[in-house]
Amino acid sequence: MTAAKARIPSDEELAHLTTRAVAEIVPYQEFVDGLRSGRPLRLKQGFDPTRPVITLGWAVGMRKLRRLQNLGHTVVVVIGDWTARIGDPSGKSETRPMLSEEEVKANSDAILRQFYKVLDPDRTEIRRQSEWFDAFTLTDIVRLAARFTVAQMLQRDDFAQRFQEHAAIGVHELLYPLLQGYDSVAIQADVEFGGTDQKFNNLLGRELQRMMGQKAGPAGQGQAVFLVPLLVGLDGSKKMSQSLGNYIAIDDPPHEMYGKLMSIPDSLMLDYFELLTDVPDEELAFIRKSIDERSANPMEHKMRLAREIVAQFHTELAAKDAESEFERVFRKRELPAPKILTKGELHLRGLGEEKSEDTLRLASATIALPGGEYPLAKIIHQSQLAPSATEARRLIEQGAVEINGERVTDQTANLEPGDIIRVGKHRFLRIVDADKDRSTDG
RNA sequence: GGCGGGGUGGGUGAGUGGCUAAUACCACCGGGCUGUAAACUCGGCGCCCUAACGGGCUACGCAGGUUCGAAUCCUGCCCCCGCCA
Repeated sequence: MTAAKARIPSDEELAHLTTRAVAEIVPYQEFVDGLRSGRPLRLKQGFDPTRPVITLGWAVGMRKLRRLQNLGHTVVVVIGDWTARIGDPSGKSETRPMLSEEEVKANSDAILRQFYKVLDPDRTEIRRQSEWFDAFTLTDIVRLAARFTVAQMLQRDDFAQRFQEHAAIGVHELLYPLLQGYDSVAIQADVEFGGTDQKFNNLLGRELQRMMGQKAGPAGQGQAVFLVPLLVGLDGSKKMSQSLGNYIAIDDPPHEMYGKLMSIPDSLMLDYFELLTDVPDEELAFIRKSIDERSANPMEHKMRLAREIVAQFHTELAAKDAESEFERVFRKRELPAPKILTKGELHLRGLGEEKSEDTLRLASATIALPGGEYPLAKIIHQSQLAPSATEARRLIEQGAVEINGERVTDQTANLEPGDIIRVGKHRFLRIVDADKDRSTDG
């Protein structure tokens, strides 16, 4: 924001910046002129600390921001700690819960730790809404609200739709876009980034800046709005989001990230390539063609996609590793290498205590017990490979459980250290010696 | 404030005294087929005990009540939607 100048991008760079993984830029010309002026811009990216997760959906915009940082622009991250406490209407006409201050804090911290996987810390400014909203008075809020009408608010798709369907719209929800808009005023944003679903909110920010006489934005007309396409989630139809559970987190472990990427529908592949990798457009055209003409197995392309993305958020090595593990476990249906079975280390003595970490798709854990005969369902449940013992029992009945590669149908099994239990396709449990293996090799 | 409609399992939505742990569809999980894709197909889908047969517990907004028996009937309360004011 001081003397430093931003580098002016070449025409190719500019084209790439404004077309690849871009849905809409409003107003386009202002933004382009802004980049050409060499003046460092303040790029606002807000985020909602409802959950401590950054999904690949977020990463789309963040990747863009990183490129702009490389030119010398500053990213201002606004943590929506205040609005998270009010509750935010999600896309699906559900209202998000109000969070406690502690939850918000914990989530924000977790998210910030992940930001720098993509962003350049030297050109990032972290701000919290509470910095300005804690000092807000009722008078301030009423004055802010008085600047807009209900009719204006109802232009937002989400509200309009719910209104029409007679679904509930909390009055406090109407405040949300206003507060978000005010954030732009508070940090003097020149450009606000977001998914296409944020268009209304972001434009409102621009308007508010102008109303309040703030000469922000690339042309002094209020912030420009940069919208990236929404990434479709694993289910292949809905927007990737934390609350829908159809997401890949940028800090998912490599093999898990790889596996999830391989499971996306083919129809999403090109979107993911475009939005999340730097594979050049010409190559993407080639890939599209080879799929259309069926001249290549789409799986090959998908493996490349998975590799590219895992390498981006982890390392090349991790990506290669995840790939060979994937081939081994899923294509050849062999057992996973012992090393990946160390996640969520778990020690059970007999069958009393239970304790474990997350257990998602490629979840795996270790259980320590002396060899002998055990009720399998209980083991599976207590190691969190199934949500209940009843379900574990059903899984066994349905032939979803293998021990050392052999399907099991009995409800009890003789377990020895070294045995590997597989539940479904991607849940594994390794038995270790109860008396020896106390290590936490993870 | 008045009148009317409604609250059922993750979602939509049947069910109006026992045959209902509760139809159907979606989502989800698993098997088969495959490229861990999609499509398709078969099965499952409250929890706990049991190797199994089987048994127990909890559940249809909340709290009571009637009944041998209630998601279904009665009473009170809470919430949502519409119309009027």
